[in-house]
Amino acid sequence: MITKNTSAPAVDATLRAWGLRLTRQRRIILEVVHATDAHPTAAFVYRRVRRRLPRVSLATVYRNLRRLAAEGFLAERADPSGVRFDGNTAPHDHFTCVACGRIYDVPTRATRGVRARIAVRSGFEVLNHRVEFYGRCGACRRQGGRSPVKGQRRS
Amino acid sequence: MITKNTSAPAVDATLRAWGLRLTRQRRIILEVVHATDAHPTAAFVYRRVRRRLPRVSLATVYRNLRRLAAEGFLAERADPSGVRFDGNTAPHDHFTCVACGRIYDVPTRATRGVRARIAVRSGFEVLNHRVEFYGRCGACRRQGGRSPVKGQRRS
DNA sequence: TTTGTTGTTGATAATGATTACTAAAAATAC
DNA sequence: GTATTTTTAGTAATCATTATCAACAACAAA
Ligand SMILES: [Mn+2]
Ligand SMILES: [Mn+2]
Ligand SMILES: [Zn+2]
Ligand SMILES: [Zn+2]
Repeated sequence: MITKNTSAPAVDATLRAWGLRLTRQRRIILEVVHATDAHPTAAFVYRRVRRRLPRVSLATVYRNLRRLAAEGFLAERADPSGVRFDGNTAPHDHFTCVACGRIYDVPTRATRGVRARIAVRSGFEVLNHRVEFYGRCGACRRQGGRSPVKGQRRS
Repeated sequence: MITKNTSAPAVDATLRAWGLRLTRQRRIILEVVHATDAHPTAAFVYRRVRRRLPRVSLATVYRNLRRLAAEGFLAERADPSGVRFDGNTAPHDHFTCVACGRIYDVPTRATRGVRARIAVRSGFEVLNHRVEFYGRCGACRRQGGRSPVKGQRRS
């Protein structure tokens, strides 16, 4: 599934505003992450970027993913399957299928109010929160009752 | 902060029921995790266990943490700071202080109902869910307005 | 208790993911 | 254009975790 491609000029301007140079590799890395909703790993992004830049270095991919995440152009999340990147920087939750390993976006609407409810207790100042659901996606439920897979390949 | 020490005989019985032998190292590893609420890393557990078993191997600590987690004697969680273990196997959420890195338990009461709300949509069968809060704990708020630390040492 | 079987351990090598390093190349400023 | 500054590619190094395996310890049958 492909999401809308980020408009290059707009991204360029924002990158510049943050003092980031516009290198071919940086732009393509960002485009690759924005062009998928698969919550890709660094290795996945590397494979995709190499289609367009066969000589790109894995280190360059890591370097830029980390930096672009730090600057807010994409999101970085760690879960049991490792570190993944998300071009969708709007607030949303996730559903991970324990059978196929796919990670689906879930509108935050369902969990709105969670933060407010916790904020009042214990003197914690809550700046952010994350909700993760685990279960079986529609496709996997239809395909029969196989039990959850243990070793999920990281794509 | 120390939580109640697991009663050795009871644990012994349960371990046996699961076909796990009662080795000195296995029991002490479990005790160490149950004796702290710091959500320790494997390295932290290793250091603690060595106080009582100076010749224990790091591999033994990993092996048993993973197995004890798989059998349900403790919980394993992955987050941006890495893999951590939790002796508290009751359902509960977590608050991570972005200033000091400490992870606090949060009663699930505050987020009850979250799962039910999501279960109805998209054909997902929700088996489990996790809520993570991020912010500043009471201690860190008092200590002044330093901005969140980036590199948190893993204890 | 002795003995036999089988699971577990300690030591260390291997792996996989990520980061550090650095000379060369590219982007930007003048 | 030339000068200045960043970034890159390639690769070595690091870090967390897992695999391997001979020696050992737990358990149970005798
Ligand atoms: Mn997402
Ligand atoms: Mn906990
Ligand atoms: Zn699925
Ligand atoms: Zn704190």
